[in-house]
Amino acid sequence: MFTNAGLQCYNYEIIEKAYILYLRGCQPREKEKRMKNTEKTMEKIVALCKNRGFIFAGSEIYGGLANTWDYGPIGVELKNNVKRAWWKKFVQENPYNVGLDAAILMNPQTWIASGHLAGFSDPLMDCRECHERFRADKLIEDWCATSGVTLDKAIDAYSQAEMKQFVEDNNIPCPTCGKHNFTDIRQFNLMFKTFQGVTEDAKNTVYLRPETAQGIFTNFVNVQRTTRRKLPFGIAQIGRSFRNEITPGNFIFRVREFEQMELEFFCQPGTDLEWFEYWRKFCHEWLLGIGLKDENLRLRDHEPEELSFYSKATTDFEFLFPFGWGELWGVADRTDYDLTQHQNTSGRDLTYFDQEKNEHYIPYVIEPSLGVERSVLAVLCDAYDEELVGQDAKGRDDVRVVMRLHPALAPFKCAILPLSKKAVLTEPAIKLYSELSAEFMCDYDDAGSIGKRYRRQDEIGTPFCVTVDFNTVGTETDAADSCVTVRERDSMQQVRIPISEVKSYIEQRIRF
RNA sequence: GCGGGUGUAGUUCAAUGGUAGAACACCAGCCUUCCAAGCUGGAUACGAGGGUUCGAUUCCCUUCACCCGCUCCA
Repeated sequence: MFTNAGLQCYNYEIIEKAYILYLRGCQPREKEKRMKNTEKTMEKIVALCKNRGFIFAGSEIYGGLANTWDYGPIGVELKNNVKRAWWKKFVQENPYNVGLDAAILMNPQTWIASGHLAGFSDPLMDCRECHERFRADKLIEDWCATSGVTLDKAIDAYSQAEMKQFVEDNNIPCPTCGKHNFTDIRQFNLMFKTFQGVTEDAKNTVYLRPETAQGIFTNFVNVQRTTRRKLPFGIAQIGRSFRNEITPGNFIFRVREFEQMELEFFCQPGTDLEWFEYWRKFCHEWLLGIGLKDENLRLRDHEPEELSFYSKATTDFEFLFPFGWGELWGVADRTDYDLTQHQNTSGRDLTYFDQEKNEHYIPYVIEPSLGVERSVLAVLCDAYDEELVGQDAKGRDDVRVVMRLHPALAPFKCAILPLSKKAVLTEPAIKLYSELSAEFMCDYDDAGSIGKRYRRQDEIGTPFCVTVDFNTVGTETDAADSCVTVRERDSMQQVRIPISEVKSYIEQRIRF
């Protein structure tokens, strides 16, 4: 935007920064006007979700609760369909994997072993001058890197007090404003605490799980023994997790209560990188399979310094949301870290006995972990489409909003629309509705013009509309043809087929 | 949590220190026989709490929610 020749003599960086600052300061409305031509915006998608019953703001009648969202009648269908699609691909059809549903509340020892109690909290300090917030450990590391100082021990080994002391002793300046005036370090634990039993004392503190993975690790031996699985095999789970994120946001992208679809895949050490590749490809296939466009997906390998301390390799699948690229899926090589930790903490033997090699060892783990809400959001964003159909008599744009959802994910597979409200049409229409809804989710709508009803169904992504008209039932002059018109969402094409064939016609077209 | 911004029907926008209007959407009726039609009627809003005032949606304070940043993550 700063390619104008007349501006060449200026420092573009400064100009661009100024413009960004200017945009930041803009009111949402003003900003929206500026971005008027953008087809897809979060505002539009959030509004449609609210309007049509996909997703509502949580606890709305009490003024809301930050970043909680409730799934409405069609939102829950979509969400269930996404989960079902994952389960089908990862459990039902996959020869290696089995399912599990572990409890949300776990013995607190679990979180000591996993490192969540100690490591899942960040030592944060604020600059009193410019109000920026920093992680104390990162602040020290960055300062050491630039000033050439080496620490006498790893930064992780520093206590909070030591870190604070180090910052004070070395008069480390704020990276943003250059001044030195920090608050004390405050610990933010990202786990939700609650109490098991009716009294609130420290002895019965339990935590809402911050990830589903640990329920899989603690059941590794149970599942292996009861299913008589040999390596490699995987345990899949869909369940809720809770994290007290400091900054949630972007609609349902980052929330404090969320669902994960996780697979822990156990394999022989040394074969882990092979399997890592395998699951990376597998996950990619699945994302394309549910209809996400490849151009909106990218894979990003973590740099060595970005990797978690337990991980050998991590790849993120990112999706291009209207607000930018965001992580959808993390595929991580967790090595034998988790099982080793649990073995050490619990004192139980968590090794696997390999008959061929005649030896015991702790398997390596590949973990593809996907957020349900994020997948749903990606599906919604990807499917949202606006078509300029024409203009009305007053010259205003006529925009057709279509959710181009994969038919298998669509909340309703079909809508039954009698052409008129007359009983002669509504009676057979209701009969058809009850027949079809025995097989899949159907909607029924007899209010308004047929075109309007098509538009309503387009907005919620219904792939097929079935219209019952006067030819179906016959008139005084024409005999009944016992056929209905099936209108397809994406092509807007219509076919006339016998009522008796509607069910199989639709069933064939709503599979993956 | 910190800094900045914003709160009026479902949505987009008005007006006002003294009964808050419109458009689209929604519901009902009439009319309509395949892609937002038309006519008639209807329901629905000043985020919440407190203060100033004879009287507050409007001014002040608090709170809640949302948006944009910072830190974190699936």
